[in-house]
Amino acid sequence: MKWVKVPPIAIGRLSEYLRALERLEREGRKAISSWRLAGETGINPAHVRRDLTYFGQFGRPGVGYEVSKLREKVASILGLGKERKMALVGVGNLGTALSSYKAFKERGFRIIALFDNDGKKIGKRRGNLTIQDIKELPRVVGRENIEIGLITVPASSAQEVSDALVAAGIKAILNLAPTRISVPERIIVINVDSTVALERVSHFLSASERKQGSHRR
Amino acid sequence: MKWVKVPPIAIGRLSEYLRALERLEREGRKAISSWRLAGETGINPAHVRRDLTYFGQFGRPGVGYEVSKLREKVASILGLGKERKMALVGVGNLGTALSSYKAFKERGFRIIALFDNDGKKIGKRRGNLTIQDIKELPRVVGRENIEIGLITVPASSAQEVSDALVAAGIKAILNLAPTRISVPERIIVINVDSTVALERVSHFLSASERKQGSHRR
DNA sequence: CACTGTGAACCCGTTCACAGCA
DNA sequence: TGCTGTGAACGGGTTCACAGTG
Repeated sequence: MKWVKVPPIAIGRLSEYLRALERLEREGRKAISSWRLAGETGINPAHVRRDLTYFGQFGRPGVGYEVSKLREKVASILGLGKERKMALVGVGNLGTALSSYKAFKERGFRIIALFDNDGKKIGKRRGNLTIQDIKELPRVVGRENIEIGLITVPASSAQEVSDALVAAGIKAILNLAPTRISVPERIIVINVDSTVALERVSHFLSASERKQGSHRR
Repeated sequence: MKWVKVPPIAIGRLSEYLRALERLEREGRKAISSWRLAGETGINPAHVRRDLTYFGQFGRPGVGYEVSKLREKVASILGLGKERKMALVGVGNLGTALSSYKAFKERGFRIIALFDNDGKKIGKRRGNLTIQDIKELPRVVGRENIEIGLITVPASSAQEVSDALVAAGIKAILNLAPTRISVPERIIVINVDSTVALERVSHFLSASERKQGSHRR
């Protein structure tokens, strides 16, 4: 395998391939061409091939890719081979929603601890977990070897929570608060920001209003 | 103003500038340089200036940008001048979370109708809204002039819901289901996919494991 | 023959560096 | 002088086009 740099955006596309491959496998398909996989995902065929070759050579000229083998390969590139333990901080509506999110469990992402700083919530249960005092975070993260922190607190306390997670020894953060956080270089942070997303929607809406519906595009 | 094409990613950065500007304004700051705004947002100063000039010339050489004027400008580019009506489909945990999401209200995004197809939920209330049968969607969207649809149903029914929203005359969709949807060209779709985000985290985690913590990055 | 893997061209977003202005 | 606005260089991601292969 040659060493070429992988464009970070390619990782997101792998997730799309994975979903398509899972669907195809369920439908009983054995082999698939880059061409067809492109059709499934709306990504250009050359792009599909390029993305896959960043990580090795999985296809056979004249045949295509073996669905189940490729699915496994992609899953492994995405690090889905092993379970990951996660801690969720901020058990509001969003936190509660995520704590029971099926799509996470199916992928091996397990939320094993819930934290909040609201005395009224501490001790209450969500599913089969008990909400703990945020002060317990260092202890629990250490004891349970939790790797990923989910931030679902308001923007105003996101940085503080992030600092606590980092201090507790977490390796990666999925930040769902509508603000950016700063962390040391070694920490992996991915932001999921529905407010920014909605502002994007809003911009394109008003841009299309500005041209008065004259064009189609 | 000259006509240069705006890179779509720039829109997301405008949201970041807006937040920084709101904060600065609260702190009573009057003027700000691209340099300092860059510091606030972690974006390169030349980048900040470039992004802003896509939409006009807002700064004064030797002085910088007037905070409150620029904030207004950016908000207007993001189409935040007027209220937007939204309908939410899928009142599970995530839907419930979003239906009371402060960050949306503050920006003028108003969820004014909730829909579900679960007979047990229909008629129940969330905040001051009553959950309606999804069959009512065309009527309500038409009557209330709803522009944006929020999809918070499971992946398996996202496409169906999307089709219904489009048929009802919605203009844009914020899709929070963990799957892509296909829509006619004229419809604006933005995806917020925490599963893909988590897989990204997972990938970078296992990539950093592979190099055994030998480098610091 | 059908399809992969990839060099090379292309395109677009980013950043530099500086002319020009208050 | 201090900063913006922008031409131009750069760099990285995308796509083309085809040589190579089972």
